[in-house]
Amino acid sequence: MKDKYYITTAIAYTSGKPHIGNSYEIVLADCIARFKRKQGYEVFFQTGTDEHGQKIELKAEEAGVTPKQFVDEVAGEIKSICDCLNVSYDKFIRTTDADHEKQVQKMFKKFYDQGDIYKGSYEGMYCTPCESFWTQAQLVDGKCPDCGREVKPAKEEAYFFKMSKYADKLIDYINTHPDFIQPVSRKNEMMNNFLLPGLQDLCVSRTSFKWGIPVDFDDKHVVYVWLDALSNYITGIGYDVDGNSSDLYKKMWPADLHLIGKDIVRFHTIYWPIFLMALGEPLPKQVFGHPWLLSGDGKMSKSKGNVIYADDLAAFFGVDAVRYFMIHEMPYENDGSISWDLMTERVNSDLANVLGNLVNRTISMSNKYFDGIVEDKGVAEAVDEDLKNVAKGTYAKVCSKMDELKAADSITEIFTLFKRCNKYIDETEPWVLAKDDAKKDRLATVLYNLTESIVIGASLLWPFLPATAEKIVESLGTSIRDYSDLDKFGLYTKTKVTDKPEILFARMDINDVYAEAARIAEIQKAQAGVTEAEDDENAIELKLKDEITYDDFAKMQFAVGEIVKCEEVPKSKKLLCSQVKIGNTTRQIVSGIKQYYKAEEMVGKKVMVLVNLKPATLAGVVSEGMLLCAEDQDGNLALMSPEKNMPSGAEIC
RNA sequence: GGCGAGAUGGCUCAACUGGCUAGAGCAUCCGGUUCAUACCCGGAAGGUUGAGGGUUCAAGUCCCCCUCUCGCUACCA
Repeated sequence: MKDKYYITTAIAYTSGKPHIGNSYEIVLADCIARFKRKQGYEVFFQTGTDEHGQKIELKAEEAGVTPKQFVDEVAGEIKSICDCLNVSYDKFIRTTDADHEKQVQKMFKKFYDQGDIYKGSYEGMYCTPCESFWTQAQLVDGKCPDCGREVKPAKEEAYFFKMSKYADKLIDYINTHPDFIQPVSRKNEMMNNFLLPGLQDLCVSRTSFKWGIPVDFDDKHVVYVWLDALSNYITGIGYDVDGNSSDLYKKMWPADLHLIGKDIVRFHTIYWPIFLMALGEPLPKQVFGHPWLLSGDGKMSKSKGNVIYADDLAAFFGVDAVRYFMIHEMPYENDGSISWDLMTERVNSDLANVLGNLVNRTISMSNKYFDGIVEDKGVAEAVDEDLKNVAKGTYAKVCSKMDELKAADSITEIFTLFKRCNKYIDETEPWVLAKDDAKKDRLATVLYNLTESIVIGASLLWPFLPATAEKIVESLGTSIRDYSDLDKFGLYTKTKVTDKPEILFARMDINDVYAEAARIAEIQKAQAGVTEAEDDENAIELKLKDEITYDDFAKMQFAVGEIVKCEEVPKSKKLLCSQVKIGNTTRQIVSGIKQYYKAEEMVGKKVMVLVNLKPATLAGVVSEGMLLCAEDQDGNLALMSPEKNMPSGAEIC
């Protein structure tokens, strides 16, 4: 009986169209899934969308549609990118699916009933600036263990999951399963930063918005993101809390691989395993936090016009060229980079020159010398042996690389075979053989060996570039070979190849590429212009806090301050310490703005200061107030200055 | 600040527990070839392996220190 293999990707948040960095994961997962299927595994490949949350609720409101209408639209867009990239998922789950929602509610109830989830009812233990709840035991001298400040009553009633209860068990699991977290550097981060210092309880419900799965026994609350989103991996294959799980679930769980981005490793290797422990279900075998594919020329942004979308690239270069690039360029542990130059280089050098030209010249020779009939006449020579050995040995090499999830190395192995084929042509010189009638049979064997090698290579290539692989074998009059036969040579039977070989990958002129990049940049910039005027996916959504009274406001006192001196705070990455003249006094204020302002350029600025804030000590330095800044989505900061020149000490009211 | 990773030819990366003239791809230059998408094949050049010190018969590989980069985390009044 065949082994099963259950692979998942993270589910995409339905707040907007994902760029190429987010499409990498799904393509890598697809390559692995396709490869495993060819190896004979019974594969189940799940992806999907994460559709709840306040952000979506707000966006829908802005768009004047219901949240459901909004996510239907975006989920459709995400699904179409998957389909465009030829992703062979077995299930596309949406967290708004009724069966998912039902099971999440049941999980929540089960956790509550067994005491893993408790209602946050403690007063005076919420640290507002840290946005963290603390238990009595965690407090240090009755204060926030993080910042040492006073903790206050919780503003929002919420349910919490007792993570600490399972922490030891999880630490033990991670230590006894060295392959669980990949790459291993992530394991150290999780251990050192979260598990060993003591795991904090996780907030698993919200009352501040409605667009979520309702807690069925307390309808003020909706289930907060992680419990909802993570459980898709089991609800999608038919898990049932009450023990009536599907056959698919019984067969497929635990997952063999959760493929995720490195930013959410923490949730998949700490919270998710603990939820599973609480359910009494086995833990996934492996979580791989892959690196990012980043734009070569800085951070992608629409206003710069350098956001790269998979479908734009696919429309210009072709789907398989994009898949090839993503897989080839992505290293295992560090971020990879993508640019139009790099993309062009890969297409021309590897796909057009090495692969495309190889197939083309081989088919052309078969047509020219044998009217397209490829047949082994049995005239072997010593020079054939090396080609045959490489062809027969490639499968094993690719297997071992794929087992380590090193898709880039796998595809390189396959191209080593294609390069060997090109060399074989040079070694055997078919055009010379063709001039001598006595060598006709030898020529036939040479072309047979080439064709056979290409069939093997194309079969191996199929998981990565499915459409291209199929085109190749089809043009050779055959089909993708069984993987159990990939270590054999000589299975190709006498066949007629296509009359006219198709150009698999056209060489790209770099100037045409630049023109296309410029065209797309213009479109994006134009869209970004609209974005600012109206509301679009790039618009910042302000999360509204609780309403305050005028009295609340009046408690705060703001004034214009002039920075007379500023220096970096030693031992701190982000802090600048400024001496700020406010009227006839000067006070010291520490601010976390080092990344955006140099100490020298601070001097002389007039800024808005919150003056009656209780002094605090930061990194050992006393701070007596706060410089006010505007902050955008990416964390960029800008100091607030009076729009006309005003004297320092002028009150802002 | 805490923990961790890394710094190798123009570019992207290799080199298991220290061991033969530090490898490969791309780019460059030279040569060969013509079946093919001006392609393919071969060859060459290019590195005092971030700086310095140490251990050893032998170090990119181990130890110390320095510089820089990066990840996670804390802090960001």
